[in-house]
Amino acid sequence: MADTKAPDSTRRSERSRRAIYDAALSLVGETGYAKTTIEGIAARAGVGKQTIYRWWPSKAAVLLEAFIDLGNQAAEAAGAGAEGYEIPDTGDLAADLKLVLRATVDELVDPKYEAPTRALTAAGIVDPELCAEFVEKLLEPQLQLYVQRLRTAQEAGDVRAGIDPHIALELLVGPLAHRWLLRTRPLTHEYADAVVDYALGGLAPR
Amino acid sequence: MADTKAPDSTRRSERSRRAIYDAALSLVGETGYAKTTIEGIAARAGVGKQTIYRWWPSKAAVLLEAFIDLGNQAAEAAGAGAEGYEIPDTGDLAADLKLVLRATVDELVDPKYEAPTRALTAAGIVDPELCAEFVEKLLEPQLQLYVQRLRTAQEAGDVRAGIDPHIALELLVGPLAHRWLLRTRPLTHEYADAVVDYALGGLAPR
Amino acid sequence: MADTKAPDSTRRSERSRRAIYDAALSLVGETGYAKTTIEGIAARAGVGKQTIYRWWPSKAAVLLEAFIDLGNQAAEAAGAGAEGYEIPDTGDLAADLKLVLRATVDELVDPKYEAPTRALTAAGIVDPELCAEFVEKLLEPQLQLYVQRLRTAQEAGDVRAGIDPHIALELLVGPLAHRWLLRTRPLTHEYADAVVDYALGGLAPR
Amino acid sequence: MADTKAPDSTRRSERSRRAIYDAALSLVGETGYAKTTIEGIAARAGVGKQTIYRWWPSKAAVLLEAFIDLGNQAAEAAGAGAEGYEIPDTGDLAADLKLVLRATVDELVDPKYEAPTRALTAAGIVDPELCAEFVEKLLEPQLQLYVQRLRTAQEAGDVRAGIDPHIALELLVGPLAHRWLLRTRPLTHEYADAVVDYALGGLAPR
DNA sequence: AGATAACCGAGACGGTACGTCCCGTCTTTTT
DNA sequence: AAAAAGACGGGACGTACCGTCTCGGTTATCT
Repeated sequence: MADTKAPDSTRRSERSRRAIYDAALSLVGETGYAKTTIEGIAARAGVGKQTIYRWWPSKAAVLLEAFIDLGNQAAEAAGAGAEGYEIPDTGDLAADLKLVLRATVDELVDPKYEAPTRALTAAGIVDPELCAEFVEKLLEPQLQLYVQRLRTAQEAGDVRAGIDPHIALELLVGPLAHRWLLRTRPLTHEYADAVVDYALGGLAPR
Repeated sequence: MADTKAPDSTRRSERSRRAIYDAALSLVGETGYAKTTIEGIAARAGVGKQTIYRWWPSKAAVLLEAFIDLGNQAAEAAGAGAEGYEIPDTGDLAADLKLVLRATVDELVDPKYEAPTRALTAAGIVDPELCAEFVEKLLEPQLQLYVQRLRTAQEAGDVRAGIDPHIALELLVGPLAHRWLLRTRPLTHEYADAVVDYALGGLAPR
Repeated sequence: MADTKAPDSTRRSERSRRAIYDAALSLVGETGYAKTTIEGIAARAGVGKQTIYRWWPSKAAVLLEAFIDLGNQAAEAAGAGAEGYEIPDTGDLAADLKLVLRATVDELVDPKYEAPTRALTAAGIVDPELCAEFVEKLLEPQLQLYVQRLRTAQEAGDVRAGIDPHIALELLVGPLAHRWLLRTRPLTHEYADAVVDYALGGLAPR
Repeated sequence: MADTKAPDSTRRSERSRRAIYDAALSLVGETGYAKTTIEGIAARAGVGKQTIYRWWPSKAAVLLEAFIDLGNQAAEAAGAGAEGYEIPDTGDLAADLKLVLRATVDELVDPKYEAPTRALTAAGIVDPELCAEFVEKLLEPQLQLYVQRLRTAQEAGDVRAGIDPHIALELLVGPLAHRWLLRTRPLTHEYADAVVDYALGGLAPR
C-alpha cells in the first residue's frame, strides 16, 4: 500500500519490458545519458510513455534495471548458469587481486559499459534512493567477493589478523574508482598492479 | 577569435556576477542540482537570462565558478590571505595525514558543502570537459599538497623510496571518496584513521 | 451485419445500463460535458470501460440515451403512464401556446436539465449523425405536438389556412431557442408570452 | 491585475498571430473542430505551443479571434472601408428583410463559413464566457442592424408602435438559427421568405 | 558635451521534453 | 458470452525550461 495505485504486475507485458531495456541501453550508448529522454526510449521501444511511467519512477531507475538485466544476461551466458562468481584463490593473494582489478579496469574502459556506468554512478551520487538500489543490486555483491577472498587470506596468514576486510577492500577499489570517475590519470593494468602492491605492502618502509 | 562575439569583460557587472553566484549556490542547496534551472538562477539573482548565457556555457559551469569563489572566500577569511596552504609536517606522518583526512571528512559531511560538491562531481563524471576544469581548479591543487608531504616523508625515510606519490595519495583519498560518493558505509574520523594506518602499514603481515 | 461483432442484447446487464445512465448524468451535471470522460463514467458506474464501448459508439450517444431515459422516467412519473402528451386545447390558442412555452422556459432554466441539454445540443450542432438521432428521438416528438395543435387551430379558423404548421411552429420555438442557446437576453415567461402574441398577430399593423 | 503574469502585448509578434489565425481556420476547415488541436495549430503555424497559450485561454478563443479577424478582413475588402454596414431601406420592409435573410442563409450554407461557425456556436452554448464574447463581438453588431431597420419601419408605420424590436428580430432570426443548428429541415431562400411573411403578417387571420 | 557603443533587465519567441489524462483496443479472470 | 478490471500503444494536454532574439534603459568610454 505504498502507492495509491499499484499496477498489477502479473499482467505486465514482458515484451515491452525487454524492448524498453534495449532502447534505453542503446540510446544511452549512442547519445549519452543527458540527451536520452523517456519519450525517446518509448518511441524506440515502440511503447506508450505511460508504460514506462507505470513501472518506473525515473529515467535513472529504468537504466538501472536495464543495466542489471544486462549483467544478468551476461552472467547467464558466460557462467555455467551459476549466479555466484568468485575471486580465484591460487594461494598467491597479490596475483589473484591483480587479476581481478585488471579485469575491472578492462570493464571500466570498455565503451559498451562506460557510458551507462558513468550515468548511473552520477545519478546515484545525487539521488540517495537510487544510490541505495545501485549499491545493493550491483555493487555490494561485487564487494562481497573481496570480503570473502580477504577472509580466506587472513586464515592463510597472508593478511594481518586485525584488518577489517571492508576497509581493506576499499584500499583496493577506491583508488581505481577515483581515477576512473575523475579522470585524473590514465587507468591501466600497471596502475592496478601498483595499487595491489602498495596496499598489501604499505607505504612505510619495512 | 574563438567566438563570433566575445563580450568585453572589462564592462562586466561585478554586482550581477556575485548575485548569480549566490543565487546558484542557494538554489542548489535548497532544491538540488537537477531542479536548479538557469531561469531560476536568473530570476533569483534579479538578472536577465542573457547575462548568464553571455558569461557561462552551462549551468554546471556557473556552479563550478560559484563554488570556486566560495572556496576562495573561505580561504581568504580563514587563512592569513595566503592562497597556498599546506599539510602540516610535525615529523609524524601518520598523525599529519590523519589530521588532514579528518578535516576532509568533516567538509564532505558538512551540509553546506555536500550538495554542491555532489552536484559538481556528478556533473563532472558525465561531462569530461567540466571534469577537467573541476580537477584543475579544485582537486589538483589539493592533491598537490599530498604529493609534497609525501615527498618530504620519502626524504625523511618515512615512505619507501620507490613509491610514486601520485599513486600513494590515491590510496589515502580514494577510499574516502568511494565511501562518500556511494554511501556504502558511514564516513567517520575512525575510518579516516584506519585508512591512514592500513595504507602506511600495508595489509600483509610484516 | 453492420458490425463485425454484434453483441447479444438479450444478455445485456440492465443493472450496468442504469448505473451508466446515472453516472453519465451526474458527471455532466457536476463537471460539465467536456470534462466528463468515458473512463470517468465507467469508474463511477462501477463498470468496465468495454461495457460502455460495447453498447454505445460515443460519449454523446451515452448521454443522449441517458437523457431520453430521464425524460421517459419523468413522463412515467408525472403523466398517467401514457407516452403521448398533448398541447391543451381550451379554444384559446394564444393561452394554450403561452402555457406550453412557459413550461418550456421553466424546463430550459431548470439547472437539472440545463447542463445536459446544452451539452447534447452543442454536440449535435457539430455532429450531424448525433443531431439526427437527437432530433428524431427527442425534438421531433415535441414539435409534432405543435403541428397538431396548429392544425386544429386552422380548422377552428384561428390560424390562416395557407400557413405551414412546420414553419409556424419555428416562429414560436425558434426565438426561445435562440435566446437560451446564445444567452442574448433573459429567458422569462413574459418573453414567452410576447413571442406568442407577436407570432400570432404579426409585426405589421392591421 | 487580473492575471498573475500578464504578457507584454507591445512585444507581441504580429507575424505569429496571423500565422496562428490562418492555421486555425484552415485546420478547422479541413479536419473539423474536434480534431483540431492546439498542437496541430502550433505546428502548422510554425510557432511554439507556448505562444498560443500565452495569448489565448483556449482553442475556442483562438478560433473566435481568427473568425473575427476573417470577418474584419472580408469587411475591409468588400466594404469601402466603412466598418458599419446596414440593412437596405427601400421603403418595402418585407423585401428588405428577405434580402438580408437570404444572404444569411447563403452564408450559413457556405462551406467556408459553416464549419467554424458551428464550432464556435457549439463552444459558446456550453461555455458562457466564450459565448458572451462571441455575442458581443460577432452577433450583437449584426442584430443591431435589425433593431435599426425595425425602428425606421416603426416610424414609417410599417411596424406596430408597441413592438419591441429586440423581440421582433428574434422572430426573424430565431427560426433560421433553429433550422440551421438542428438541421430539422432544409434551409432555403423560400424558407427565409416565408419566415418574413409569417412574422410580419402574423399567423392569425386578419 | 554629445555620440556611441556595450552591458544589462526583461521577456517573447520556436522548440523539446516533461508527466498526466484519456482514447479505443485487447486480454485475463469471474460470474 | 457478457462483465469488471486494467495494461497497452498512442496522442494531446498544459507546463517548465531551453537557448536565441529583440527591446528600451542605463553606464562608460571615445571622440
